[in-house]
Amino acid sequence: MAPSVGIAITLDDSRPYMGGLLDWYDQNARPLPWRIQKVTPWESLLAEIILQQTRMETGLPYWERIRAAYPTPATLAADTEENLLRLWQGCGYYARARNLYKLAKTLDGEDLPESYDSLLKMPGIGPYTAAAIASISFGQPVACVDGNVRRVISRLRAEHLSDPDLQSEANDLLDHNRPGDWNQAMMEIGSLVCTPRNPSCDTCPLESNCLASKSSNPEEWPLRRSTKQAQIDAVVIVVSDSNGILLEARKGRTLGGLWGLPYAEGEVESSELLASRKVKLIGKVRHDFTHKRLDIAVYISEVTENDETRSPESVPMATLDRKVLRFFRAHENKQS
DNA sequence: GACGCGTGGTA
DNA sequence: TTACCAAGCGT
Repeated sequence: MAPSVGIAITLDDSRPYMGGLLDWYDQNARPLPWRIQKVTPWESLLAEIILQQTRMETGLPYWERIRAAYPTPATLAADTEENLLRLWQGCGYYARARNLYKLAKTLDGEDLPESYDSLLKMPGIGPYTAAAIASISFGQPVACVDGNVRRVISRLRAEHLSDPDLQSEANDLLDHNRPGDWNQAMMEIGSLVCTPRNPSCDTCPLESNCLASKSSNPEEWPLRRSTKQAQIDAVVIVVSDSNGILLEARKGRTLGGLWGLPYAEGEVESSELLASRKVKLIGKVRHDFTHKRLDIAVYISEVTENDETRSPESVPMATLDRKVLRFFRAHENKQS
């Protein structure tokens, strides 16, 4: 039947048929805060960065706190990196916070840029985040490729695609009328239906044109990255008095910008640290990072004249250090 | 392109 | 317990 006179119907035949995904999204999108209320591009950026490699349930409270503390990039630029890290502590991947702070300083009072290319140049914003902000906040036709989209497209095609090929496929699929919603829909279907394990192919709106769903094992795609976790022996020293704990400012990539207990790993450095004062072993704590397993020998030592102790509540610390301190406190309580 | 970077949940 | 994984980025 011909369309009614005066109504223009646009069908983009160059785009592969992905019927029903936006309908599915309109029906099934989770009521996330930024879908219920209007948020600024800055608040949206905070969410994108916090949610990088971080679960929704973990990230949401951080987002609420950080957007409340820093409603604009200028408010963050006017504060210190350490105060941002205080709000970020426990969330992991602290380079995200350090880069976010750099970004706020770089903006120097200006608004976020709106184009993918300009966003991509900012500290801490890579291809995914640039596409997410450009499309969701500014309505630009750029496709997001995150872990979900990678999985969805790999399974649709039943292929192990390179990053450039994935981006290109995602661009071809993009709905140009609702690019932001389309990107969120692709991620949402990956998160809720096309899950890493036990995907719900029987309820998936894309099932009819998904090659993986017709195979014996849809989980075969995408290729997994091999994760070898090294085992590392480390040592920490707890020096405690009525004022608090002896803490040092961590430098470098690992936990940089946070405070922590005197720490060393590896044979040479560990023995150097232990030789620097009179110590007593009180036990061991295990802590896992993605790429290494730390077996941490916990030592205690008496306060000396030069030690400046402080309250561990007053400074940003990683979960690793808080875990060791909990162990120390439990040990103290057992003694008394 | 591969690797380093946190943390917590799940099978 | 182990292995895998989650809205990636920088080097």
